[in-house]
Formats: sequence, structure tokens, C-alpha cells
Amino acid sequence: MTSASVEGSTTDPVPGAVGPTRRRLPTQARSRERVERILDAAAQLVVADGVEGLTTRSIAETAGLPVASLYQYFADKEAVLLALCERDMAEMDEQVAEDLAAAGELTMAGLVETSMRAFVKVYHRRPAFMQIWMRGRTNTAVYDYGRHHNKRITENLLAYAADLGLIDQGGYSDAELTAIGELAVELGDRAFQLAFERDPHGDEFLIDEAIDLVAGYLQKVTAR
Amino acid sequence: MTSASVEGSTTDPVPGAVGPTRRRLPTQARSRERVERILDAAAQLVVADGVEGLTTRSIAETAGLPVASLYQYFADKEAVLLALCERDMAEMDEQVAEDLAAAGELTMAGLVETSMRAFVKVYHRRPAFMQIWMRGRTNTAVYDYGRHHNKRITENLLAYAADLGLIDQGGYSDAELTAIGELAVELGDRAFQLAFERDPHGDEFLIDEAIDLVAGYLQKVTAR
Amino acid sequence: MTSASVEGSTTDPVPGAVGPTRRRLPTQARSRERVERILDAAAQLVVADGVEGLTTRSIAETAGLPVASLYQYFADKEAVLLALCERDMAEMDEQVAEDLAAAGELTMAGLVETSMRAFVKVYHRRPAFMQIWMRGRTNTAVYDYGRHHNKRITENLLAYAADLGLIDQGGYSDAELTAIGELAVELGDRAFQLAFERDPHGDEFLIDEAIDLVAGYLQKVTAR
Amino acid sequence: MTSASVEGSTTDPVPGAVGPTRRRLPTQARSRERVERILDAAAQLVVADGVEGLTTRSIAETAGLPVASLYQYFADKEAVLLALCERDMAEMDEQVAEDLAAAGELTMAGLVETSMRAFVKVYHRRPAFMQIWMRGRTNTAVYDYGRHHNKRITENLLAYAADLGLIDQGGYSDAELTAIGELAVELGDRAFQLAFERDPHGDEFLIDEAIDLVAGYLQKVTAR
DNA sequence: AATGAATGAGATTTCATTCAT
DNA sequence: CATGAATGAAATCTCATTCAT
Repeated sequence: MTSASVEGSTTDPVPGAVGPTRRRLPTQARSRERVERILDAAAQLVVADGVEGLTTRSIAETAGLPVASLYQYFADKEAVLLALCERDMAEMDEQVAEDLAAAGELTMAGLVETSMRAFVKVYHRRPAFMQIWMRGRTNTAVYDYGRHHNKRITENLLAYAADLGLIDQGGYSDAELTAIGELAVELGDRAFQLAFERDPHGDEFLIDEAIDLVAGYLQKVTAR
Repeated sequence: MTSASVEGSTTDPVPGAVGPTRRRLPTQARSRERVERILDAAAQLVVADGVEGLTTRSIAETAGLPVASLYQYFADKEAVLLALCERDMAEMDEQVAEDLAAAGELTMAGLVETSMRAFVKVYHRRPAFMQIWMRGRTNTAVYDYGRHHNKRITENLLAYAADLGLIDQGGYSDAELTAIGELAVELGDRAFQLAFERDPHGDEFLIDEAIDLVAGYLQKVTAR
Repeated sequence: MTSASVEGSTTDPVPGAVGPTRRRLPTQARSRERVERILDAAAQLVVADGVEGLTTRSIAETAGLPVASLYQYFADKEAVLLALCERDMAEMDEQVAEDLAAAGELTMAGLVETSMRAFVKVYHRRPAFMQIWMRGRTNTAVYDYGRHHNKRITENLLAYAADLGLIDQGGYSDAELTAIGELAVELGDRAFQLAFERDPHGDEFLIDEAIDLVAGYLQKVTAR
Repeated sequence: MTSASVEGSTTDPVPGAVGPTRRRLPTQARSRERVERILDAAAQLVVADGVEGLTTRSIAETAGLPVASLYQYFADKEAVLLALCERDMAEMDEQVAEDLAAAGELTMAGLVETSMRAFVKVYHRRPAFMQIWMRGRTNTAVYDYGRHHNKRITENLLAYAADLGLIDQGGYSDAELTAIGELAVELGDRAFQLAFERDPHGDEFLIDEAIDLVAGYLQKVTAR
């Protein structure tokens, strides 16, 4: 097993996030706590009303602070949503990294299954995230963030797989290999979306199928 | 060639569509013409400003009639969007039916390819539709309509394939077969979305891959 | 006496004014009445709180209609202010035209005096206008409108004076003559501003001085 | 040449200016430096965004200190603007005093010309000041300060002229004489405003006219 | 004295929808 | 049927100012 890691430069700087310059601990703690409160409020509201129904007012009300204070921590409404994504996304990346590390010797199919099962774990742990991710993609910002993140996941997984010698590029160019990888990730993502749309806990049959189909599709570039 | 047709109960009743009570022919004709004008306006605006930027005012202005008159033909803004989808969708169904009819003896892979290429034809012919379909799915109504339509397409295609004896259900239950079919359609749809996101004319490599992967995934229930 | 008139294309189209397409008389009347009510409200508020304190809310409240209805008649807040200026400005132009017509044979000094006294008449008749004009020029839109209007007044008066043969251009170029005329108008305007700043009814001594100084300054281009 | 000086009680107490209680020299020095930094920032911003676009945040940011610290040195935003005026105004007074001192024996016309040319010098040297002064008068505070300052200038110049025996009061009362003086100053001011509005460097023709007209208007109270 | 953080109080504008005619 | 006009209901964001530390 190599030292390859799927966790690359994991944390995208979320555009619009306003970091209050932190200096003293008590203040920093308060700040962090408020940011968390805002994100929790937003998550809760998204689950209840959908991403479209999210308003600055409702966020502030739920978080128990004045609307104006939102703008102390976030550049605008969109930034809240993105921060929400980022927070859970980071957790997701960690889970994947951890499970892969624990998995030992892997084939391509194993890599796919381990990663995708890690995703499912996080969806279970974070129902709000699942909601946003699975239903909230009707918001452009979230959609774009999702696309962006999927690209990064693709890069990391491809690099990881290459490191382990799991890839046989066959006749495909590098660009084509990347396109195939990205397509695989998007397919898995979409299949999961369906699985969780049908059943909040994730339809088991569809989850299994999703894993199966991604691995199956990747056969064409798989060495072992 | 059997009498099977993918065009089943082709026209979904769009919720919210208000049928103006028709009485005299001239009126009916006028009505139809105005509905078309509204849909054309909406299509044009969606291409220009995206689904999010669509307003009743802009629709009315572009269509050259008073805002209030929209409500004579549609229950609300959403209904316009859905009618728009439905109109193009019907065209899409027709194209598929026609191409399948012309295709003669088919295997499962042939069925998949023929259908998907028919989709692409329509995307090319109707850029507005492509826009709505490929980018507009960030609108909840459109998204839901898409899901709904994909289900219907699945049903029709499965029935058609069964009719032709292309299906070998293996150990799968009927429900599972349906789930697999639906998943296949959604995957193809998503893959196309990526293809047209990357290139307004549809990235050729991705289109080919899409067809390939759908056919590949369906192997597990394919007789020939 | 010639047929020359200072009332040229007197009414500048106020940018942003939204004319509801008028068709039927009752409706037209209602519309007009509401516009008047809005302008009256704005005028009253400007007198009370100054131009800076004017808000859409206060206008609507005072006029007794919902804020949203303002936007039926005016593109935005600024447009209200400009319409207000225009309304009174038109009256001012009329007064000048009328008084000049009644004045018979004139010298340059007579032309200047007649015009400026006509201004004063209107200031007296329309205290709200006087307020806006004399104090409200701290608003950029109003200021710019004022400059613009002064230019038009200059053109009209110069043309009128030229028609009557009151001008002896001396060594000055056309551009310089225009500059001199504009300067004269602005000076008179400013002097009046001081006169009405000191006394809401217009300080008499300053008004006399204003007329005197403008006529005096124009000597250099006066034939008789 | 007498000892008369236009520089009277040159520094108007700016209302709202908060003198930080000075105690130790280093602190005082720091204070002074910060005040300068704030004023420089404000000047720069006014030139860039106009007086209307000035915000406490932008000032603080540009000056490189926390917003809250502004309030250590100034009572409110307006006070900053006024202090800015005052600073440049003092320079203007000095320039006038200096040029008059250098001018030797003067007539009324000479006094007017020397003073006004001194103004122009400072406008050229301080573009920010010119901006505020010439366009910023749409801000009430600045406008009022301008009026106030013009009054003081009038007093000083009248006293200076009287001292030199340039004045022949004719039939005018003292109050009238003052009114005439003030009017003359305001006229010159306004004419300059036009000159600098037309050309950032000051339209030469208009500047000459301005000087000419002020001297001309003052003829009525001029001894020589 | 200095300042990070907090916020009350608005401001302007947009839009879908509904009536009265 | 048609539609001009009207509007309730929000939504987002900005800013000057004030405290607690």
C-alpha cells in the first residue's frame, strides 16, 4: 500500500466567506459558535423548506440573531449555502480517506465500493447534508459547487488509482481518461440521488446497483 | 416489426394547465396561437436569461400581450414552464417513435442507441429545449417534470423491449427491473447533461460514452 | 414685436417617467390624479425634511397608497423628484413666456428684469418648488436637472434676444457668447438662491441686486 | 501697505470635531498622524466615488484603521467631511494672505483678481479639494460649510478693502454693503464652479469672466 | 485609548397574482 | 374574454453607530 491519499488540497476556499480576523480566543470561540449556529439553522431550514425557500430572514430568525449579523460572517446568502456544503464535504473527504486507508490492498472495484460506501455513511450521519445534496442541487450555486467538487474527487481518485496501478489506460488519451473518470463520478452521484430520493435512508437496491454500474463502467480503463 | 410503440399516453396532463373553455372556432384558433406565442416567448427568454430569470412580465412583454392575459391560459408561471417542457417532449417522443419504426430488427444495444440518438437530434433542433433541459433543471418544477417524464420513457421503452423479446429478466423482480430501467434512463440523461454542458452542440466523446454505458449497464437484463 | 417665443421645446422628457398607457377617460383621470397626489406628497415632504430625507416609504404613506404603486407611475425614486421639477418648471416657462408677451418693446435690461420677475412670481406661487429648487440642489439629480434646465433657458433667451436685435456680439465668438449667457443665467439663479435662503419670501434687496447684476454683466454683449 | 490681514479667526470651530484629550506628546503625535490619515483617505475617496459614495467603512479601510477608531477622532461621518474642508480652507486662506501681501498697492479690481487667482492656485494644487468643493456641494454639510466660509471670506475681504480705503459705500447701509460683498463672493464661487465643472483644470475663459464680473459688480461700492 | 463585534433601522425594488371593468 | 391597474408580501443588503472588553 502506498502513501497515496485521496485527500488532496481538500478544502476549497469558499468564495464569499468572510473570515472575521481572529485574534483573541474568547472572541474566536464566539465567532466560530455563531457561524456554526448559522450553518445549523440553514441546514435545518433547507431540510424543511427546500433550498429555494431559504431566506436571510429565516436563517437569522432560526439562528437567533439579527439579519445584519449574518453579513458579519458571510458575504451574502449564497455564501452561507456554500459554506454549508463545504463543511459537510470536508467530512466526506475525511471519511473516504479514512476508509481507504483501512481497506488495505484494493482492486478498482474495491476502490469504487469503498469510496461510495463512505459517501453513504456520511449521508446517513448528516441527513441535512443529504437533503441539500440530493434535492438542493436545484440551486445554481449548490449545483455548481457539486460539479466542482465532483471534479476534484475525480482527480483525487484517479491519482490514487494510478498510484496503485489499478489503471490500464488502453487506447484512451489523458483527456479522455479524465472525462471517463468524471462521468463515472457523476453517474454514481446521480444514482445515489435517485436512491435517496426514493428512500430518505437510501434505497438499498439502488445503492448496490450504483456501485455496480460505476465499477462496471470503469472496466474499460481497469487493470485489475 | 411489431405494433409496439414508445409513444404511449404521450401527453402527460400538465398540472396547472388551464384549458380555456373552447366554444367558437375562431376563438379556439386565437387561443392556440396565443398559447404558442407565450411558449415561444418563454423559450426564447429561458435561452437568454436562464430559467431563474424568467418573469411573467418578461414573458408577456416578449409575447406581446398583457401580463394578466397569461392567466387566461396558464394557472401560474410554473405551468408555462411545464407546458414548454411538454411541447418539446412530445416532439422528442415522436422522434424516438419514428426512428425506432425506421430501424427494423433491433437488439437491446440498438434500441438504446437509436433512442438516444433521437434525443440528440431533438436537442440540436431545439436549442431552447436543450437549455431548459440541460441547465434549467435547477428549477424544481422542471426537475420534477424531468423525473416524471423519465419514468414514462422508461415504461414505454421497457414495454417496447419486452414486446421485441429483448429482455431477459434473470433473477430480478418486476420492481427491480423497473428500477434498473429507470436508473439507466437517468444515467443516460445525466451523461447527456454533461455532454451538453461542456459543449452547446454536445461533446461527441461524451455522447458516445453515454450510449455505451447505458447499453453496458443494461446487459444484465438483456436477452440479445 | 416679433413672434419669437422663449417657450421652445419646453418640456424635457423626464427620463424614468413611466406613462401608463392611457386609454379610457375615467382611468386616465385616476392615473393623473394619483400622479399628482404622489408629486404633492413628495413636494410636501421635501419642504418638511429636505430632499435628503425623502424616502419611497414616506412618499407612499403621505400620498396614501402602497409603496409598490409608486412604481406603477415612476421608474424609481429619482424619477419622482425629476417629475416634480419638471411640473413646476413647465409652469415657470409659461409664466416667462406670458410676461414677455405682455411686455411689449424691450431692451436687454427689460428682458432680463421681466424674465427674472416672472421667476420670482412662480417661486411665490409654489413654495414647495422654491424649497426644492433653492435648497434641494444638494441632490445630484436635481442639481443636474437644474443645470440642464438653465442651459435650455439660456438658449431660449439668447435666441429671443437675438431676434429682437438686442445683442451686440462684439468680439466674442458664438461659443463665448453662449458661455456668457449661461454664466449670466447661473449667476441670477445663484443670487436668487441666496435671496430665498435668507428669506422664504425672497429678500427684496438681494432680488433687486440679482436683476441688476445680471443686466450689468450682460452689458458687454448688449446692443440696446 | 497696512497690516491688515485676510487671515482673521481663520479656523472655524468645526462642529462635531472631537479633540482627543491630549496628554502625552507621543500620543498627541499619533493622534495627529491618524487624523491626517483619515482626512487623506476621505479626500481620496471623495475624488474617486463622490461625496455621496463616502462611507465610514471605506474611510477606515483606506486609512488602514478600524471603523470604530474613527469615532475617537470625529463625532460622526459629517465631521470628517467638515474637517477635510477646513484643512484645505486654511490653506486657501494662507494663499490669499500671502499673495495679497506680495501684491503691494492695490485697487478694488486688483484685490479681487489677486484673491481669485489665489483660489485657483489652490484648486490646482489640491484636486481633491476642488472635487469636494465643486461637485461635493450636493452634500448638505459641505454646502453649509461653504456658505459659512464664504461669509467669513467676505468679512475679511471687506475689512481688508476698507482698511485700504478701496470702498465707497455710496448710499448703501452697512447691512447692504455686507450683502453686496457676500453676493459678490458667492457669484465668484459659482462662476468658478462652472469653470471647473466644464474643465477639471478650470476653463480659462470662464475664470477670466468670473474675475471680470465680480470686479464689475463691485464697482458700485468701489472708491478706486 | 483602542477596537472587534454587533446591530437597529431602514432603503429600494421586484414579482406573482388578482380584480373591477 | 380581455386587460389595465393595483398591491401584498417579501427579499437582500447597507450603514452609521455603539459597546464590552
